[in-house]
Order: sequence, then structure tokens, then C-alpha cells
Amino acid sequence: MSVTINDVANEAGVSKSTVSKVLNHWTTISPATVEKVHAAIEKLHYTPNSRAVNFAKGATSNIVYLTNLEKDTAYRNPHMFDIMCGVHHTLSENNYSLTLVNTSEEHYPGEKVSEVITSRSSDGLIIHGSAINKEIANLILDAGFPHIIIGHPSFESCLCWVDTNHALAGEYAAAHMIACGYTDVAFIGERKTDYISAQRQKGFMAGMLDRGFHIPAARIGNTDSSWQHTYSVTSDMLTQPVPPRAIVCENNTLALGVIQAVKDRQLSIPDDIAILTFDVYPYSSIIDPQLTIVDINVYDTGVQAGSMMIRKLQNPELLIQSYTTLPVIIQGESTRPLT
Amino acid sequence: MSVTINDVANEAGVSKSTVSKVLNHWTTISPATVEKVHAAIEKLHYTPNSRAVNFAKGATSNIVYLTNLEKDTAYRNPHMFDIMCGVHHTLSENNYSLTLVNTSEEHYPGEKVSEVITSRSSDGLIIHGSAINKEIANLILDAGFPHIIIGHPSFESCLCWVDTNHALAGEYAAAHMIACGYTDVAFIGERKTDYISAQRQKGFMAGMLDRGFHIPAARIGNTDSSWQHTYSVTSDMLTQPVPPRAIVCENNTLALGVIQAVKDRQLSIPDDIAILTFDVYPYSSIIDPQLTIVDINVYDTGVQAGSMMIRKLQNPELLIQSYTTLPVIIQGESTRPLT
DNA sequence: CTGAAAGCGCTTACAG
DNA sequence: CTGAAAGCGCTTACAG
Repeated sequence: MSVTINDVANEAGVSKSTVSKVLNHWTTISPATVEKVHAAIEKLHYTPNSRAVNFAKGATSNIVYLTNLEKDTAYRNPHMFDIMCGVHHTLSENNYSLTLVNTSEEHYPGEKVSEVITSRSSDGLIIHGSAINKEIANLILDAGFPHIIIGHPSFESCLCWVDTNHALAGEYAAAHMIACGYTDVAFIGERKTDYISAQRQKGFMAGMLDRGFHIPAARIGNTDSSWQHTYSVTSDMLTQPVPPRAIVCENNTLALGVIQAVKDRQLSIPDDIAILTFDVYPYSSIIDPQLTIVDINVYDTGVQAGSMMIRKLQNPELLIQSYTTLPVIIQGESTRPLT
Repeated sequence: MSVTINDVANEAGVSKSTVSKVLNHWTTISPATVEKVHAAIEKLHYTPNSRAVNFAKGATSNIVYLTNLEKDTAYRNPHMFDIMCGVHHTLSENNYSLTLVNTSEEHYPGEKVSEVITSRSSDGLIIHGSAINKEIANLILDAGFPHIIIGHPSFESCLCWVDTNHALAGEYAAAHMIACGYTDVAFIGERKTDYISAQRQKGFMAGMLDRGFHIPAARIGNTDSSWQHTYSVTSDMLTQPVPPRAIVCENNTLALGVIQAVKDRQLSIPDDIAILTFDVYPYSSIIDPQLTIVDINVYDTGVQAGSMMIRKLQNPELLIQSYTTLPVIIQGESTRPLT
């Protein structure tokens, strides 16, 4: 039917071993032969059958992206797909393909991972943080299967992972506020037990302190993440004898409550109260006023995870546990340099 | 190294042909033999090497999802990923895997499609409407490669596609308005040349007419999609001697302009003016008031596309050109039955 | 109902 | 620098 390596060998007048070596860029082939083989390939429009290549080489040039995929996941968690696009970009540059595997419909934990590992249908596994658990960790570790987890697993292990440094993003927030001239800045976060919120707060406070400004406890508000609670915590802060000059909100949802509390007090943003938040959310664009945001480039996180996977594949012994963060300030109308 | 079909054959005391037949559910094997083979498989924890299976069968059990993937695609076009999740769901139920291929970084149009087709790395191609063009169409058609396009291509062809019936969604909007008791309903859409807007308008008007209500031209507003224009078109409509009782907005972005125009006139939603729009957008949830929406279940569109692909694979001659739409009314606070 | 044998299209030691 | 041969682990006519 379709043209095979034998047809090319015949056309070029060489053996199929030689054609294979040309295809795989062996350096021992004479330039003249390489030339002949290429001419034959062109003439016959030959493309290697990847199924045969995979089988002979014992590898697939395919990586699995393991995550939870349900109706509406795309709306609720667009970040996960942005990460995926970054992963895809790097892998595709390195001639690897990316296959999706869904853990949300498993019959038992680890079902899909065992399938991937035992069926030898891919060379490595990139796992979104939301899909990792101990069962999966053990399967991977026992099999010695190449993997990268996106997001620090919540349990101790010698898994390979990449994660975002949220404290660093908090420092960026502090740096921006100081650069604008705001020195009395409050922080509205989630519960103290929320990992990301706590990290951002820590980084923010450290960043302020490094620049000579200590943030007192009265300037820190912890909420249960609800609109109502955020509104009331913010209102309390604004009615103190000396209200803060600026507020860092730990996320966009909190920002909605904070903005309303500020507006209801007839205060102007940013002239009376400046506001900064983290992460571009799907609805960031219609928040009024347009907020200044410390955004984490999660696409880049995906790109990094892809590179790590390529390195793992070349050097399976490699233990990777790394923080990779690219924070970006997106300047909105809710902060402005004091003149 | 790992356990092969030969090991299983030895363990079970049969030939590897027999093991293969059991694996492939041939009906000619005696129950006793099937039993023995299964026992051996269990004992050895055997899983077929999918690379070998693919090669021997001349198929991959893999489908490619072709689309544009860039940084921020996930935020700008979450619908595309929701469709993808639907496709993945169906394929995975049928033991097919889904591999992502990106057309946005091609060196020349059709590059990725040729690769997919000639490398025989997948059994079929599902193409998101945004990625289809004539080059790709010709490659697919010439190769006779199994494919489903999601979205009616803009050019004439005998490609297989599935698409959404937007006129039907328009009819749903009309039905909902009438059910609430609103009979004098305006429609605010995009330019007349916008396909989706025109279809929705057509369906809406037909739906109203079917129920005995003719919508006059003065109740139709076409905009250039900008906030400003939408605001002014709406304002004009509201200042007519008899303003409409309800407004159907062709999308959420238009709805933002419409809502502002209504509010600025001190009119109450839905008591003075009821509002309905189409599609759940990422920021639908924070629009105030929460809008009543005719949503298209695009996950279901993906599910349907997946089924179509499975049918195509079983019957390659099948020509599929079908509208598959599952509109859903999401009741918000912007419409309410008149009592 | 079962098995021996050929074949799927490559890669890779190995010999020359 | 090149080629003959074995091998990768299955499937599938075909014969019995």
C-alpha cells in the first residue's frame, strides 16, 4: 500500500539499514549516500510509519497529561488548560506529542496511571497537581516511571515536581506598592490555613519589611473567602481612625468585596484607596475599575514542566523539585504612582 | 524484561495465538481455555504492549484533536476546551486516546495535518472550527482520512462536520420570554453580517411569530459589538414612546452595555425591563443582576463529535453533516414570570 | 476449537 | 562507510 523503507532503499540503491541510519542522523554515513537517500525520500514522498518506529525503538515519543476533566472544567479552571498549552508547546518543539488522560472517572484511584505505565503507551507522565495522590505516587515511584508533577504534592515524597513560588509574587506586590509611594498597605487574605494565601502574605510582609516598612497585625485581614465576610472585614479596616492608604487582595474574588466596601464609603480608587490583586481571572476584565494585578505566568510554568520532562527522559536519575515562577505586573487603574 | 504474550502462553499451556484470541474476544475459544488464559494473565500481571498491538493491527486507537493553542487561549476561548473535554469523554469510553495538535505554530498551512496523516500516528482527526481551512480540507479529502470538523466550514465541501443550531437557541429565547408573559420583546445583536447573531435573531423572530407575536423592525437593534454603541442603541430603544418590555441580548458583552443603559434610566430589572442573553461566559457569574441565559451545552457538542468519529471509524463511507444542539435555560434574576 | 508460521516496518548490534 | 540478519511483541489468515 503505502511506501515503506524498502521502497526507499530500492529507489536509492542502498540497504534499508542505511536508509534507517540516514533517517536517524547517524554520522557514519557518507554525504553522497545521505544525498541519494534524501532524493529517494523526496521522490517517493516517504514518511516513516510511526507505529513501526515506536515499536522498534521501544518508545512512543508521547507524553501523557494527567488531570481532571469534566464538563465545565474549562470555565472553572482555565489556568489548568493554560498550563497544558505551555506543556504542549515545549513537548511539541521537542517532537513529543501530548495525550490527555482523565482521572475524574476512575473506577479506583490510580487506575489510569497503571494503564499508562503498563501499556507502555507513553514515555512519561505530567500530572496536574489536582490529580496527584498517594496511590498514584506509589505506582509511579515503584515503576520508576518518568514524571513531573505540576504543583508541590501535599505529602512528603521523592516525586519530581515544579511549583510556583507564591511568596515571591507577594514580594512583587510589596515592591509595586512601594514603587507607587504607598507605604501604609493592608493585606486581605483567606483563612490563615490557606497555603497560597499564607505564602503571598508572608512574601508581601517580607517585601515591605525589606524596604523598611513593618505591617502591623491590624493591617492584616483574614476572611472565610465569602463576599459578605470580605466586605465586613474591609469595612472594619476602613473605619479605623487611620485607614490604610492601599490594600493588597489575595485574589479577585476577595477584591470584589473589597471594592464594594470602598465604594460604599464614597472613597475613590486609587485616589483614596489603591487596590492590587493577584492572578488574571476569567472575569478580571470587567471588574470596575480595572485592577492592577500581580499575575503568575502559568503558561510558562507549563513550558518549564515540559522542559523538565525532556531532561528527565534524557537522564532518568534526575531528581527535580523546583520552584519556577514568572510574576508579571499588569498595571490597571486601581494603583497609580503618587506624585 | 516485562512480561509478554509468550510468558502468558507458557503459563497457561496454550499457544500465543490462543492468548491473542482471548485478548481480542474471539468467540471460537472454549470457555475452559479462556479461563486458563485469564488466570495466567492475572498471575503474571500481564498487560499487552500497546506499541506492539498498534503496529500489528495497523491502528493506534488514538485520535488527534487539532486546534489553535497559544498562551491565553484558555482564558479567551474556554468553550473550545469544554468541547475538547466532551470529545475526550466519548473517545475514552470507546478506548480511544486523544492527542493534542496545535496549528498555530505551523510553518505552512496544513503542515500538522500532513504529519498526522502520513505518519499514521492516529486513526482520525477532530478539528476545531477555528483551525480548518481549504488546504487542510484538501489534504484530508485526498487522503480519505477519517475526520469530524466541529463547526460548519465557511466553504462548500464534502467534509464531515457537526455544528450548533443557533436559530434553535433563538427559538428557545422566544419560548422563554413568552412563557414568562413578555410579548413585546426587543432583540439587540451584532452586525447583520455576523452569522451567529443573524441566526439567533432569525430563530428568535420565528419563535415569537409562531406564538402569534410579530417583532417589528423598530424592536431590532444591530450594533458594532462595542459597549458604547450597544449602550446608545439600547438607550434609543428605551426612550421610544412605548419602550419594549423585555430585551434579548445576543451575547454577554452586549448585555453589559444594555444593563448599564437600563440602570442609567432608573429602570428596574426585571420589573421594568426583563433581560435574557446567550451563552455562559467566564464572567457571567458576576454580572449584576444574574442574567437568565440560553446556554448551549458545548460539552455535549464535543460528546456528539466523539460519537460521530467512532461511527466514522466503523464505517468510513459515512458522510456526516449534522446539527447537534442542546440549549438549556439557566434561570437568572433578569426575567421573572408575570403574575 | 487450537497452533505453527508469516508478517506488520522499522532499528540495531555485528560483521565486513 | 555499508549491509545481512535478528529482533521488537503482537495479529491473523490458514491448516488441522
